[in-house]
Amino acid sequence: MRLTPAAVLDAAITLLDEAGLDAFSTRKLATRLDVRVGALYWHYPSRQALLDAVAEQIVAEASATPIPDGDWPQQAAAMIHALRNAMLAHTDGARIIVEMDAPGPNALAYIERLRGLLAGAGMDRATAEDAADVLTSYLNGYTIEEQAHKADQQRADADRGFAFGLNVVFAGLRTITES
Amino acid sequence: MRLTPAAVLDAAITLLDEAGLDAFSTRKLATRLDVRVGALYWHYPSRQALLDAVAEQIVAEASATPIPDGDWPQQAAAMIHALRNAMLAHTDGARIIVEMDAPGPNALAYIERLRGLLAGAGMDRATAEDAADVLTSYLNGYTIEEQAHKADQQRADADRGFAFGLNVVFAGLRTITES
DNA sequence: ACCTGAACACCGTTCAAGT
DNA sequence: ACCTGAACACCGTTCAAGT
Repeated sequence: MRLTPAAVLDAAITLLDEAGLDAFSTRKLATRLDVRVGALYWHYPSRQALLDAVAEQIVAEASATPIPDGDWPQQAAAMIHALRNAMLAHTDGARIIVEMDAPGPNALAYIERLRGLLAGAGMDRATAEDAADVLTSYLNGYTIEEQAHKADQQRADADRGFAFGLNVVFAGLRTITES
Repeated sequence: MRLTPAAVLDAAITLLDEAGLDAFSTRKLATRLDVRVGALYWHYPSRQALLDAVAEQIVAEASATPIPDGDWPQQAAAMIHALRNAMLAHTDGARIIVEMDAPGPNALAYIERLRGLLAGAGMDRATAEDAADVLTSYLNGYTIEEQAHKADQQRADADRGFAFGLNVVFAGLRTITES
């Protein structure tokens, strides 16, 4: 079978899910695809470009989750939870997102949508950008930590702790929009 | 000169600051110390153990910053800013902290102190732990992102954005203690 | 006790040459 | 256009042997 960028990406995600980011290598990936390492470089310019494509895929999964009707904190929370779930669906998903080199169209659309939601709540453009950063920074920081020490705690505990913190952040953001 | 754990650690921090985490290798470190690679393994069991020691050192720098008198949000903010400054003082400092394998005594003392501060604000033990997680998750997420895309924005912009978010988190935490 | 020498089992990336 | 073969310049870690 002929190699395609999509086939390489699919195999990369499978390998990543099984082995984790640190054990992910272009050589292991080539072996799985029954191809020599160099062949990968025809389809992707580097290991990091491949990982960036994986990050885009993860954001795509998050963006596929519909955002229900509701007020802006509910909708923003739904967006954050959707991205969190997509990250958790993949080994080291949070690190793959954060260590992304250049954000692709999916990542840009996601962040723009989140900013738009916050601007709709009455924040000016600059404040909406800062507020979106608070939400994604908290999401990334919490989830990287969680995935780094996976065996330590149950998923339910982590979900509760994350939801607590997200509520704290929204409570803080409300004090801004209500002033 | 005889090699000591402290000398290895010092050289590791210097190399890390100059080259960054991804370019940090035990072999480059050995070359700098004018020693064969294997010699390092007499003093540290692995590359990661060495990085953990660096993380401990960074936390030590943070803990050396005195916490001024004030109410609990001021004191907690001082602790967070101290750790942030220590991270920013080293290339990829945030990643080194977050990718730490096992927290050492400095890291444990730092987190315990932060939790104590929050418990002193009237939170029960479990809530204080969750609240400390919100603060450190936000700090880690924001600072990893900032250090990953260093050239993109000025330090002053990043500081302002970080302070904005930290205020948001504290505003959220206050709504809890005041209920 | 501490370090060297040398190996083992890997890496990412490049590129002429083949098809 | 796409892939192989083969190399280049690296990695982390181990361990017998030296001092």
